[in-house]
Amino acid sequence: MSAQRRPSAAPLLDRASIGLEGRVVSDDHQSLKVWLRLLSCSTQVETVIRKRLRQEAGITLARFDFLAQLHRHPDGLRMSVLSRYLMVTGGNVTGLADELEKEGLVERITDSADRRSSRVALTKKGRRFFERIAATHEAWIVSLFSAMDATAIRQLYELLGTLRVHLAAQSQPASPPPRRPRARRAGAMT
Amino acid sequence: MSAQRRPSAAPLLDRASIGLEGRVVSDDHQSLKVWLRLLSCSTQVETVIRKRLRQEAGITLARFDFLAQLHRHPDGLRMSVLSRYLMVTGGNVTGLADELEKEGLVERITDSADRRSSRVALTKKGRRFFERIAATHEAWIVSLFSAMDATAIRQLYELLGTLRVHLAAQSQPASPPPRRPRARRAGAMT
DNA sequence: CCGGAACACTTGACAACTAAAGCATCTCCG
DNA sequence: CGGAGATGCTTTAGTTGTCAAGTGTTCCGG
Repeated sequence: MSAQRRPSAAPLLDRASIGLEGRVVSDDHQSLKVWLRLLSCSTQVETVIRKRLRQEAGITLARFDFLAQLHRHPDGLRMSVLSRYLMVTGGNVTGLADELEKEGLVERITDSADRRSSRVALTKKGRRFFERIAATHEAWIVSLFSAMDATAIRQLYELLGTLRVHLAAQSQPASPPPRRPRARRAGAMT
Repeated sequence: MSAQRRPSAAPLLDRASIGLEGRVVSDDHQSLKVWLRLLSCSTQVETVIRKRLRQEAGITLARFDFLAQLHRHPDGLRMSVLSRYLMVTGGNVTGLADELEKEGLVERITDSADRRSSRVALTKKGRRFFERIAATHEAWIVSLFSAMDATAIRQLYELLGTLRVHLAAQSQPASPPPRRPRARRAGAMT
């Protein structure tokens, strides 16, 4: 969670929108406000889903997401890819995988070609378990978004699409070094 | 974080949008997809902001949010209100307050009228500290949302507004018991 | 004015996440 | 080949969060 306004001395883009009109501060803080609202919606949905998953299915959100990703990749996923999909760090994925493996819902399959890596895949038990919950989960989501009609949802979808692409681009490491020239990353798969 | 599709036996609202057209499955999974995208955007922004706050200001996101809320309420806030604003549980707020108090950024002010409760407020040091960071923080947000023009931002803002109201309504405990008739809540301020 | 319910906060146990360091393995260039 | 560097995953420490139970206050009907 995050967020705040308080310009105090709002540094840049104060007049971002003067292309349209002469008004200077009209668009002020709009980005901040939309971010706060975005965050609020996201948090609220997450909280509801987390609570229901726990109560009705006895599973945590993190594990559900983990299983969900594996379910749409029946051949299994490498840990690093999984961590990217789930948008969490590698260490976290390791822990989740350990637990779910212990419970028999997933299995690690070692890759004979590269002994560093392994794929994780759903077991039969894991697949049954997930499928039992997934439909209910979708119904919850549909209900939570029922305030918006199909048009509004599509609009929202498009707007977020624009945003997401831009965000992804911004998070990139400037430019992928054309031919491994230097590279200053030290650590792991984060 | 959450999300998934996998209908498997998608239960309800399959034909939610047939009012418009005869197509049955056209709107299928739209809610789920928009939720995934919403979550993705939110997570990405959060991740970026968290990282920058740590690197450039040496502060965590949770603490920044805590200070931010206090900053726009200079007279201080009660813990319960703060926990609602930050959308976290009371226990969490207690912990954060403890730490920030230890660092001298906030102070607890005991209410002589009601000795159960106390207000938390920024100290002078806390205010200076926060104000030093806030402007930079807003610039980050503006930059992250710079893919969208003023119109798009306003649209997004409105759409999320609709959603948020609906979500808040759904999370309500059905109806506040008219005159304390039973009440089955046990615990604290969660 | 007394006892129970509601309230405000704290505590404790634990889940989930991050960041940074630590293996082991692989790859590639000299 | 041989070794430096990249990769893939694990480990460790610490923060943030939840939930549930616990403590002390206040409120209110009898």
